[in-house]
Amino acid sequence: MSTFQMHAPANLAFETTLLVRDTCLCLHTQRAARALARRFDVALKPAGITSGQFSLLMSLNRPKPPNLGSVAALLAMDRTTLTANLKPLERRGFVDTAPDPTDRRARLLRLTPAGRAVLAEAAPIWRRLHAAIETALSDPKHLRSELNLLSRSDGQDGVTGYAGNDA
Amino acid sequence: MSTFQMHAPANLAFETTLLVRDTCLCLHTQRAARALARRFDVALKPAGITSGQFSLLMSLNRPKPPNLGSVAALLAMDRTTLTANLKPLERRGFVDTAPDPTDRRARLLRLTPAGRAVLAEAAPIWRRLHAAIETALSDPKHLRSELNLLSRSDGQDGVTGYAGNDA
DNA sequence: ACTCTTTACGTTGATATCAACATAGACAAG
DNA sequence: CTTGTCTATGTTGATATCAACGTAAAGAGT
Repeated sequence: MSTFQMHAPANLAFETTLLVRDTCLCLHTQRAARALARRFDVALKPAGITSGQFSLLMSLNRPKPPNLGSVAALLAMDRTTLTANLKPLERRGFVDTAPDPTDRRARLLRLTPAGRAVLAEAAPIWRRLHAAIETALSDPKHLRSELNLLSRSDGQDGVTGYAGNDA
Repeated sequence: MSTFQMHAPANLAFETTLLVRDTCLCLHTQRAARALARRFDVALKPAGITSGQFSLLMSLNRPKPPNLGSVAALLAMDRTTLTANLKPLERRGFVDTAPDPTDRRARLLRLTPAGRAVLAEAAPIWRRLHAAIETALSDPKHLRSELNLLSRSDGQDGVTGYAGNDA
């Protein structure tokens, strides 16, 4: 079979494959992200939320309710992804949305008391697991700073304003 | 939040929120993974594959066809996720599966010539983008070794039974 | 040969992720 | 006020992700 060959076989040097497998930051980061998400998912199961939901709820725990776009930027996540992620949290009564009175296009996201309660339940779980993970690393701070560089490497940014005090 | 707290059950210290946002490795890794995936997705679009498909096809470019489970382990990915990811690649004729003659449970995954061709087309794109990303980092090698630690940290936790409280 | 356990994989249901497209409000220039 | 542009969000379709459950084959012990 395979008598049909239009041009020279575009065969890839096997060394390239090994190079990609050993060095590709996209692959390595995805892999670590999957493993970490799974690990937090399991740990947070008693609290009834996933790792992603934990991060999202945490990012909404601020004095002033943010709009959807700014949260998406903070999480380096597509806006439409955030819309989808909010649905189960709204359905379960952890998050509450209201149109911004000063801009009717915007949708402000607020934690409900139930949302704060589930966060309070999850926080000690996070604390313990995160401490365990950090002890396995040689330099967590350096790792975080490199990951932050990658998150911002989009060129698309404006994420650095963490919003402790409202502006 | 001091004088009156009527039915607010368990409120979370705001410092905890800031701690999570600033230090959580799960959040930071997810964020970097999303940003990197998007960046590679855009770059690889001319080749017609996504970043995840690139990594998967690369991992199949070996002399001996691996079975599904070993590839899932290599990518730190659930087996069912890999099954799903293979579907579009099989449909487009990039990957070919055959039962293992020595173990009828196993399914061996092979790159087709078309799959190798698309990889050969994508490789230079990867090379350019990856080099650009690495120059923005202070220590890519160290970053990779830390990410590998996180990828392998699967398994023994014992974090589930926690009865403490704080906040 | 016959169970029991483990291993390899699939299917289903829920959620996550993003690009492409669409809608509506804000805003500026004329 | 009208037109055009920008901004914030939503909708749809495709893919990605995993847990829970189910099937089939391999292997161990009797």
